[in-house]
Amino acid sequence: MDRAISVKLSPALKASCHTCSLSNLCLPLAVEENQLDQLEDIVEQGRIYDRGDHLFDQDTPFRSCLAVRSGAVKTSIITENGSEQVTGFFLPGELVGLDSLSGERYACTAKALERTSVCKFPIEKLEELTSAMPELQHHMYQLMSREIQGSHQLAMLLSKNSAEERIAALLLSLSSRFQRRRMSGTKFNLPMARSDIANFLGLAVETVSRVFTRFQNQGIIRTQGREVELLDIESLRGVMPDFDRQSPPSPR
Amino acid sequence: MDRAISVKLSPALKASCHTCSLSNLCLPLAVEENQLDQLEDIVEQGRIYDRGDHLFDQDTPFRSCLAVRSGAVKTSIITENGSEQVTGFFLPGELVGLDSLSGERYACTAKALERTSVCKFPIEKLEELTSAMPELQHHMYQLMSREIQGSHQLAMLLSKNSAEERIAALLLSLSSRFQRRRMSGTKFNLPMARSDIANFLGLAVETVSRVFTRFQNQGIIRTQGREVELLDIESLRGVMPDFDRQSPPSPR
DNA sequence: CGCGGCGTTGAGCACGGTCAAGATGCGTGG
DNA sequence: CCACGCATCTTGACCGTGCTCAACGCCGCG
Repeated sequence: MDRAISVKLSPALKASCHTCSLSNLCLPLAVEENQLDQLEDIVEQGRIYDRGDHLFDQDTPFRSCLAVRSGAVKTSIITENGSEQVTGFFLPGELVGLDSLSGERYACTAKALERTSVCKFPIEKLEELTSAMPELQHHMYQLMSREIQGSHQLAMLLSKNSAEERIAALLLSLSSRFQRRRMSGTKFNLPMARSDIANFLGLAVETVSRVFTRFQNQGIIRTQGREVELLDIESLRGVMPDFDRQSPPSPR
Repeated sequence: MDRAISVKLSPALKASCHTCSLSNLCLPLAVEENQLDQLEDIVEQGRIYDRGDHLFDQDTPFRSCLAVRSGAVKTSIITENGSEQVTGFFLPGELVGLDSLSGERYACTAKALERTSVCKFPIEKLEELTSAMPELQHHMYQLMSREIQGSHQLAMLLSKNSAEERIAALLLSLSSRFQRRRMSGTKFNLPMARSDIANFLGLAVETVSRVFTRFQNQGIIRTQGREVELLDIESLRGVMPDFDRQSPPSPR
């Protein structure tokens, strides 16, 4: 089923970490050049997802962690009563699914926010490989640990900071993550809808909207739909009393 | 320095997982009987901490993960401007420090809420061992993944639920965790102060107090200082629209 | 052209934070 | 033993941020 779409897009199913431009962000980061083949051996090239497609669904059997190659992904958990909580946004090079390693089934649903391609790391093979390669195991621990930290930071944001501060923090986080990907850190397109931002930050959509226009009136940012330009990053930092000045190369 | 206090308490510095009553909750859970020696070999018996003592401090060199043997621990992160965010409470058998695996330094401060004893797992040795024992590695992935999930649940609680719902959720979580430890799930002592609860749940102390008395007036719980009795667990669940009916054997 | 998704703006209200004071409990020392 | 002081917890009164509800603008698409 994976091949259905990707036939003409990727004649070879095997991924090539060697030539991948994300190798300094993704798992290969932890692997020596001469061992990269072993990693490539277990990677499966995923298909292309259109905006709105599900990469996987909560409570379905957990098979693989996914690395975003291009595009953007949001993850969310859905409760019995149907309410949704967005738990993260993922950009190219970031690993999705680390929260599902504890069970047989995915702990969340992952949805493509725009046209997105991924690499798949089947979990059994990945565990085998990390057993054999201590550096890779170490890296996995690091990634998961950072995810915990990020989640704690989010909890702090939600419990301690105002609407303005939360949004400033998100903009700064996106900014630095885009920058690390050699894209502009001051002008970019938000991959997610206002409602996703609101949900993620524990706010109402209307509040997000209001804060955006307030920032715009203050000359801190300029927005036009999903296009954002950060005009005054220092002010934005000023809005956020405590935000890791240089957050580590972390996912979320 | 470890020995200073524990001399007469633990003549042997080496821990004995074989006889530990927590072996079905703690790391030994994942280890075959005949391999338990290898785990014991790397465990260090920690000292006894009094209420208020720090087990470790944020930004100090990261050495070990700690398993709580007895007592209770809270972890919190402190920002530059001095504000604190409690990130978790840990009961016997739970592993503290998983959020620090990504760096050279502890990502949070761990403080004993009451008289507490711990086992220490030096991180280098632990990583070596998990490389050699796939089941243990798997278990570590599980623990970390559950910590991520728990943190997401917390984020959801903070962003979507009212004060009453948050407190109900905490009480239910403590209840089930005490129960799993063969203690009463309906009558127990809160190891933490109201201010810790408030901080953890993103509320003001006054609000926590008010909700406690409101619950008491409704006959749902009975409290007297830190002593709590859950009189009507079903109502408590009713307060919480969506709370994992049976949450997995998870930390925090 | 009309419809639906998405974003913005406005008006009113409520939950929970803040400030302030009092109650309770506990450890320390006289 | 009580007296004192400090920390913790409770209760009350007030107020502000952000949620709710409602309407409207905008844009893409059938």
